[in-house]
Amino acid sequence: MPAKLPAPALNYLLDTLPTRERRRVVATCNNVALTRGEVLYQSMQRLDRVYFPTSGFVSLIVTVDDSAQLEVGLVGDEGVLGVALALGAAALGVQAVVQGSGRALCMSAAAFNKEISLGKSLACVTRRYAFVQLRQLSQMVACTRFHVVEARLARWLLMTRDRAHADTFYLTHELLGTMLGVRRVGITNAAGTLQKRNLIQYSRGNVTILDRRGLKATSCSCYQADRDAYASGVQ
Amino acid sequence: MPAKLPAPALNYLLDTLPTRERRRVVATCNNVALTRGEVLYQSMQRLDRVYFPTSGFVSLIVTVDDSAQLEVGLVGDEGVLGVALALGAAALGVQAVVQGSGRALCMSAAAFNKEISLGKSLACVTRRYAFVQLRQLSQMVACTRFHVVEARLARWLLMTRDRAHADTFYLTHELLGTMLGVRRVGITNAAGTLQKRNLIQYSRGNVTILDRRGLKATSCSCYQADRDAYASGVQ
DNA sequence: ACCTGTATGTACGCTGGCGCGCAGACGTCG
DNA sequence: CGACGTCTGCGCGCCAGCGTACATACAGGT
Repeated sequence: MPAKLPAPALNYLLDTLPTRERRRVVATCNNVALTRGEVLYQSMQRLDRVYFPTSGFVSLIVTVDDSAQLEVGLVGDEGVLGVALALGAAALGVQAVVQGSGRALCMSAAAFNKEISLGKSLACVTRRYAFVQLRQLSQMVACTRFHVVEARLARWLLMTRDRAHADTFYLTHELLGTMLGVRRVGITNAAGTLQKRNLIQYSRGNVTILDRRGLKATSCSCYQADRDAYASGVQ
Repeated sequence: MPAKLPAPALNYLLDTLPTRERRRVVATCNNVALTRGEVLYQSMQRLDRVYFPTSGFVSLIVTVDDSAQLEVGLVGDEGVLGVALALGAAALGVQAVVQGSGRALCMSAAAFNKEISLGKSLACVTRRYAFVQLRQLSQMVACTRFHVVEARLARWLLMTRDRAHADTFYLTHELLGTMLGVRRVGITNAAGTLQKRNLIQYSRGNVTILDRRGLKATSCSCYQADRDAYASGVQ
């Protein structure tokens, strides 16, 4: 996710592959639609396919005690869904839900495994991305523990902006509450503050980021830490 | 971490390797001491070696805002320190601190990379373990967010017991506070409650688990979830 | 124009954990 | 034996976020 480059042609990870390999990989993919609300994987489902989003963004959500939910990862065209396969695991352990509609290149697990077993760039890139997720998760644990809702919300909006490649996207307070693991009211208050400060503007689920810099100043350091982790992990 | 097997001969991950490969790997290792308080890796340090603990246990700790600390992983003879290398990353991103003295088989990064590049069992096992850590981290995010200190403490004591292979170990409230990211007083209160209920007994840092079952009932479901993740990830 | 569903705003008491400060209890070592 | 350092216990006011409930506002369909 370099600072000011245009959106990658398809998917940032695929873009880093050598041309020949990228062609070969893309040829085995189906270009599919990702529709907001769609569940790509259930928590314990066997992974039968891998997604390289080219637009839109997908939340990874854990459920504990059969009710409490919380987002533990956000994947867009900078990442891939299904890294578990590249690590030799069969199931993901978390639910993947489309939060912002878009499209993805979808590859069957069989094709992916075959390609991975060649040990070429795709295997390498995917594993490096898996490690980025490890670092981001470590950060997330601390963030969730120590940072207040307002800062976490600001961070989340910035992360989403980066993946949506737009300053406006659809997200209700209710959904944001689930993402951050807080009550809807907690979001309403925090978002209200951000709006009063002219950092964002929203109405019935349509959020617009007005002042990216100001929002970043309000967010916790974890936003930058995440970007750094990505930058250092995926060249 | 099977329920009632004796401690593995050396390290559980190494034990799963085919004999020939295990011999070869072990031959390249140094048997080193892990001393409580020792820092195995600094957060951004380049990984120059990998540890397979054979006893003792090591905490992975993140620091945010230059002060707040929190444990995001606990590794004993069921795991390995330095999985990042198997994913193609150079630095860990978290600090590794020995919490319980013991020993480990230590391998140079060069030897480890060479062995990994052969693509044999070690590569496979290490990557599967990396995925287990991914799952455990996801769980940790939710646990840290939703569960009260008492349950998290109970969970932590059980996790430590499994790695120490003993019901008694040394851990002050202060240290436990850092592990769980709470004040020392928070631990004192929670531990006091557990002691009153005859689940544990402690004095000046020496903690003894008296009633493992009772403790498990008090702990959150995350303890079992972690074990399940390990069991399903490392055969 | 009305009705219904969804989205947002506000209020109120509660609780878990915080920051701080201090007091006792135990060990160790000079 | 005494002094000091470490570990544990407790009290106080404070605050972020919780659970719940209710009120408003806007959008789209009939």
